[in-house]
Formats: sequence, structure tokens, C-alpha cells
Amino acid sequence: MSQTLDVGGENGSQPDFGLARPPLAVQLSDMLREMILEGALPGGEKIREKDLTVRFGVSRTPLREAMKVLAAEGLIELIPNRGAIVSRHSVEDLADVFPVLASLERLAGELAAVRATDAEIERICTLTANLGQTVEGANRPQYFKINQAIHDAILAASGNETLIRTHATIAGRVHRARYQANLTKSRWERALEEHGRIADALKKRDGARLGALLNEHMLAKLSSILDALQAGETGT
Amino acid sequence: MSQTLDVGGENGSQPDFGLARPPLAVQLSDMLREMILEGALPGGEKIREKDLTVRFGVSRTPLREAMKVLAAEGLIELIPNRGAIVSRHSVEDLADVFPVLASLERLAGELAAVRATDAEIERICTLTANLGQTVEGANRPQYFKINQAIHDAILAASGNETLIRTHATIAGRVHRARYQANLTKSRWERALEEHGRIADALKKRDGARLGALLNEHMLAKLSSILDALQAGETGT
DNA sequence: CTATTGAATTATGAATTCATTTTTAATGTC
DNA sequence: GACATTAAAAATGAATTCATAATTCAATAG
Repeated sequence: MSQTLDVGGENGSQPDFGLARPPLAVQLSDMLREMILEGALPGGEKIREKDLTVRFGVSRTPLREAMKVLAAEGLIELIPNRGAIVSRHSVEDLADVFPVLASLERLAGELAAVRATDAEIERICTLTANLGQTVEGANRPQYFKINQAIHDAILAASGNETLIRTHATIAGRVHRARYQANLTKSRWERALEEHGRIADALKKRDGARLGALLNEHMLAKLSSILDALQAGETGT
Repeated sequence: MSQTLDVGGENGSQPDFGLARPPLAVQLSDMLREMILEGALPGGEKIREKDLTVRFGVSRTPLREAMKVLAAEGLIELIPNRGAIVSRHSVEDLADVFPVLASLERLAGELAAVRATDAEIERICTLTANLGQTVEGANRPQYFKINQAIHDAILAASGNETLIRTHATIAGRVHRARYQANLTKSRWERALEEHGRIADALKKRDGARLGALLNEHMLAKLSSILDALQAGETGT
């Protein structure tokens, strides 16, 4: 856990082929976001700038910029002259976030049904078919990957930049929870069924139905996650 | 338009009774957000840090922090080593933002119908009644104020922090457009009718209906705004 | 022994300074 | 005259330094 960035330092080994590395502030916000979502920085914990600067080996300037971003995303809370604390992201938080995601995906479905190109629909149907194969092969990582690709494709097909952006920001907050969710076989198969109906509604360009299906799909995912948490208590 | 912050400077006139003034970065992000939404910084325009620092009389450090926040909100776009440009917020952008807001308010309505306390419902009904009086008195500013109070109250009654937060961020982006929208008398009266139905659905705790009404209400508002823009072209 | 005050320490806010990248302009060559 | 190369200028990225507010802790009064 004592990783260091070591950017701009004395690393003469990596030739650095002009691949523009992102600014420190971006790297830091990405890393901090990851840490918060992973639980490395528990909710309610006070963040001391100095600690993080020595931990990452950077100065306070880019770190503070990164913290502003995380605050705008709601992951931390900045209190003037008094530092920052990590926002609490508990089970209740999942119950807050998923309905919002479900609502946004409903809109995405309604829009995509109207605006999606035939090629986009084709692609989503193909992805849905591939999804079935992963269930047969019990390939969870692949399932997760394709599942996300489908949702992203529907969002993209909505053609609404604000919607895409908002969804991406909020979805990032539950990324981890979504991944370690689809445990049971029964839920897995049911999710596959739901995806089949989703693809079908899209093919028929039935916006109302597609929206409703996506909404229910996300809420069902929330249920399964809550069940898994309650049953296993598989906290890292 | 050449306002200056002049905070922490040599203003011996204002004794400053310990009322904690917000950090410069916050003041700057608020001010820049306002400027962008007001059109003082047109979409597509390149932002030079130096220009703004001399304009506001601050150093680059807090300004850059403010810009990170605006970038997280989607109001500007940061390009590494190449500065920032103001995101384009055109008519199409309104057409993007309002459906998202409508979708979020639909969810708010569905949740509020279940979770709102009787006192909250009471208050919203009272506000709705007051709204009618403003129409009779042709008091536009008051109408706008109460209207927003109603929407905020429904959001608050949803009890979903993520929803409240997300809505607030996005709503801020069209604040101005909403204000200069309700021009025509006919639209005004129709909006009042809609609010009556909204209050009614809430009183009956009919979530599906309340959600649908709020969704339609926002989409109707978008239509009226687009009509007004197309007709009058009343750009400041 | 407890509570309060005040100095010392520590943390955050903001300006300045240094480093790197990009852009601009100029010069030279073809 | 057009294009490429390169030096100068300007802008952004990041570290350091200075200023101010908050916290800690010891000393003293009650």
C-alpha cells in the first residue's frame, strides 16, 4: 500500500516515447478515487494533505487540485481551513446511487430507441449474444466486461452528452460493487434473460419498454448486491 | 465587468467579524460558473490563466483549483499542457440537459410519494397555493422563487442524497434559461395547472403519477424555452 | 482537580518561483 | 516563394515559500 508515483523523477530507464503522461493532478485524483472506492480510505476518515504528499511523493499543489475534483464528485468533503473527510459510502449509499443510475439508464433507453443507428443496434445485439456464451462458459470477468460494454453502448446511442457524462460519473462510484455482485447462478441467468428482452425492445425501437426494462434491470442488480452483502458480508 | 475580488487585501473598512469568507478557489469557481452561464465567457473560447488572474487579482494557484471544479462539472474542458476551453452550451445543450433533469425529477417524485412526511407534503401544497397567487399578481420573480422552492422540496423529500446532489449540479447549468423562460401567459397558466396536479398526486402519494407529471412538467418547460428562443431570439 | 487562557505547533490558503511544454517567429535552405 | 528547422517567447505543470487559521498542550487561576 506504500506505492509512489515517481513521476518526473530520476527514472532514466523508461525512455518515455513522447506518450504524454497525464498531469499529476489527474493521476492523483484517479488514484484517490480508486482508494476511496476500494475502501483504502474509509468513510469519515480525515485526510491530511501532508500524509498524502509524502505517500505519493508529490507536492501539495497537484494534490489539492485533485482533491477539488473528488469534492466535486462528492467522494470527499472539503471544509474550509479544516481539511477534508472521506464521504461515507455505506450500504445505504448503494441504495441511493442505484436508483439514480436506473433512472438515467431508463432515459438512455428511451432516447436510444429513437436515435440509435441500425449499426449500433446490431452491435448491441451481438454483444448480448456474446453475453450468453460467457454464462455458459462461466466466465465472470468476460461477462462483466461485455455487460458494461452493452450498457455503455446504450448510453452512447442515446446521443445525450449530459446523460452520458452524468451516468459515467455516478457509475464510477459503484463500479466495484457491481463487479462483485453477480454471484449466484440464478441471478446470472435472470440477468441474461433481462438482457435478451432489452436487446429485443431495442430492436423493435420500443422506447418506453426499453426504458422500463433497463430501470428494472438496474434495480434488480441492486437487490442482488444487497442480498449478497447481507448474506456473505464479504467485506474486503 | 472588470470586477475584482480584493479579498484579504488592505480593506480596513470592513472589520470582518470572523465571518469566515470562503476560500478564493470557491469564490472563483462560483464567479466563473456564473460568467459561463451568463455568456460572459462564450462557448469554445480559450481560457488563459494569466488573463483571469489579472482580472480577478489573484494568483494562479486558487484559479487552477477553481478550474478543476468547473471541469468536473463539465462547464470547461481541460486539455493537458494546452489550457482550457469553455464547453459549448448552446440550444442543443438545453435539449440535452432538460431531459436528464426531467428524468431525475421523475425519480424524485416516485421516491417522495413514498418517503415524504406529512409535514413536507403540507408545505409543498402550501407553496403550490402561493404559486397561484403570484400568477394572479403577475409577480414573475416571486413565481420563479416559489417554483424552485417546490421543486427543491420534492427533491429533499425524496431522501436520496445522490439524487439531490446530482440534480443540483445539473440544474445549476440551466438556471438562467429557466428563469427567462415562462414568458407567455398561456404557458404560465398551464404550468400552474401542472403544479396543481403535482401537488394532488403527492397528497395521494401516487408515486408513478407524480413522477410522470414531474417528468412532463420539465419537458414542457423545455419546449417553452425553445419556443421562446426560436421566436424572440432574446439573447443578452 | 478542573477549567480557561495563551503560546507553540501544525495544517491549510495562497503567492511566488522554477521546470517543462507548446506556440510563435525567424532564419535558412531548397 | 514555400517549407523545414530552430531559437525565443509564452503558457501550463509542479514545487517551494510565505501567510493565516486551527489545533494542541502546558501553565495558571479558580
